[in-house]
Order: sequence, then structure tokens, then C-alpha cells
Amino acid sequence: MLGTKKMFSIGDLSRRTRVKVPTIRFYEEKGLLPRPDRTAGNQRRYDETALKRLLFIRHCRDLGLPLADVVGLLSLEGASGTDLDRAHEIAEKQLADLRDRISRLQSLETELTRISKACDGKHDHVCAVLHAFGDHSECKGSHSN
Amino acid sequence: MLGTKKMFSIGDLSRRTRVKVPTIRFYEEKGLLPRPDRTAGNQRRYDETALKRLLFIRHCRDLGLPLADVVGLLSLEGASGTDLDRAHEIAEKQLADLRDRISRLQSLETELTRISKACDGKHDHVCAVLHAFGDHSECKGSHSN
DNA sequence: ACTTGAACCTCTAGTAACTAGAGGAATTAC
DNA sequence: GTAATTCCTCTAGTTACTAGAGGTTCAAGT
Ligand SMILES: [Zn+2]
Ligand SMILES: [Zn+2]
Ligand SMILES: [Zn+2]
Ligand SMILES: [Zn+2]
Repeated sequence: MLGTKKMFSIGDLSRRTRVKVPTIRFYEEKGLLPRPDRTAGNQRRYDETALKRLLFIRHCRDLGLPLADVVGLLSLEGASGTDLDRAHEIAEKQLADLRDRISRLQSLETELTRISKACDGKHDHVCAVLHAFGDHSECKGSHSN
Repeated sequence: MLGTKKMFSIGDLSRRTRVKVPTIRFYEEKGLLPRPDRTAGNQRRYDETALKRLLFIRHCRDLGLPLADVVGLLSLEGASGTDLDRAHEIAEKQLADLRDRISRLQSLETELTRISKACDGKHDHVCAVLHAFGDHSECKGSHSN
């Protein structure tokens, strides 16, 4: 039993991680996953390490991290001391980003709610919703960018 | 003074709408703006109608509408009767979409807040933040997709 | 009229993070 | 042995722009 690790095909890995097959190849190309061993027929075969790494990536993505930050976190594997502060930075940045996006979407929600309710639905001549889409003067906030 | 409308260069239009010059060309290519008249030297010259149309597009984009929906709204210019219901549909859809995104971002915020606070910052050996990024088992919700 | 500098032109390629499809080879199950 | 499934590479498409190269036109000043 020496050297006989469990090996997975790309499809196995996909099922276990719910990451689609082309996405796994994409991650390899982008350097997030190391190039795996191949069979004699050139098909990829992965081990447990790759599985764990892909699960890590998947979870980070689910948390909304951009791939660049996932790369940053992956590079901290085995790090110690102040190098690990980088993980905190990434988390804080993502959190700040998230809060910013939420508050922006909330002001959009305010505006769209108003716009949606602007029209009585009697479309004799014009639609107040359509008009409101083009008219910023009734908006409360600036909601640009 | 017959036929002498005020005309704008693409730069003028850009300044008045705060839409960048390459973006204006892009909108033209995508059919959101009609091809304008040109000078003898092939430069674009716009009129008030184009200005208004671009302001409309800009505001819709600021409200988060995808270009496809902006196209849909633009096509309602001059429409009447039940055709205008389409504007309501677009508004409702965008609102639903927005609310969905907000609630998703909010659950991400919950998880990231927890993850951020997981580590005491003493990085003797490991970082709990780094660990938490890879571990879904501590998460409250599913937060996938 | 001439010159200069800003603004304009087209075209290509790059961004983020995949996804889809073509055309063909390998693997697995029966 | 053969058929179904999975795999391979490569290209291109998605969204909504943005950046740059290389060249032309316009507007203002002299
Ligand atoms: Zn209406
Ligand atoms: Zn507005
Ligand atoms: Zn830490
Ligand atoms: Zn999780």
C-alpha cells in the first residue's frame, strides 16, 4: 500500500466540491490549483490535497472574495507571525467593501421603490414609471457610481 | 435661423452627461444611441435629442439596470396603452433582484463579521481568520451562489 | 494663412470569473 | 469489443466598459 493514494478525476473533484469542471481547469490555468498528475492518456488525477485546496477556494468565492484575494490567502498556507496579518487585512477589506455595496444597494432600493409606485397604471398617455427612470430630480440621494 | 440646432461634439456630450467618451461610442455600437451626423472630417455631432437620450441611459444605469433593460425602456418611447406595462415589469424585476442581492450580501456580512473576529491576532502558529475562510461548518447560512 | 495642441477617429485587446461549444481521444461498464 | 460517458484542448462569448496605439481633424492664437 505504499504510494497508493486515492486519486480523483476532474469530474470526481467537481462533484465533491460542486465546482464545475471547466472552472477547475480555469483555476489551474490561473495558478490557483497546481497542475495535477496525468494518466497515461493525459487525463488529470487529483489527490486529497487538491480537494482541500479547491474546497478552500470554493468557500472563499462563496464569501465573495475576488480570486486575487483567494490567491493571497492560499499563499499564506504555512505562514506564521506577522505574515498572517494579511488574512485579517483581506477580511477587513472584504467586509468594508460588502458594507459599502449594501448601503449603495439600499439607496437604490429606496429610489426604485418610489419609481415603481409612481404610476397609477392608467396608461392613457404616459407612464410615470418610465418618466421617473429618466428623471433624477425626484431622487433623494445621488446614487451614482 | 432655420435648421441651425445646437450641436455637440462627443466631448461636450461627455461633459454634460458625465458619461465617458469611449462609453458613448460603445453605446452607439450597441444600438442604444443612434449614429449621429458627422462633420466633413468624420467627427460625431450630437443634438439635444441625443443628449436627453444619453441622460436617460445614464440614470437607468445609475439605478442599476442592465443595458438590455435600458434598451427595453428606450423602445417604449412614444408607446401607449398596455405596452407601457413593460416599464412596470422592468421596475419590479429590478426591485426584486435588488432585494435578493441585498439579503445575500447581508448574510455574507454576517459570516464575514464572525470570521473577522475569530482570531485574537496572536499569530504564534495559526490564524483563525485564515482557517475560518476555508471552513464552512461554522457558517450560519448556506450563502452559496 | 499657418501652426500647434487638444480633441477626435478606428481598431484591438484587456478586465472578472467564468460558461459554452466544437471536434476528438480516453476511460469505464457491460 | 463496443458503446456511453467522461475527458482533452482550443476558441469564443458573457457584461459593461476601459486603455492604448497610431493617425486625423478641429479650434484658437498669431
Ligand atoms: Zn405606468
Ligand atoms: Zn436618480
Ligand atoms: Zn489571525
Ligand atoms: Zn460558509
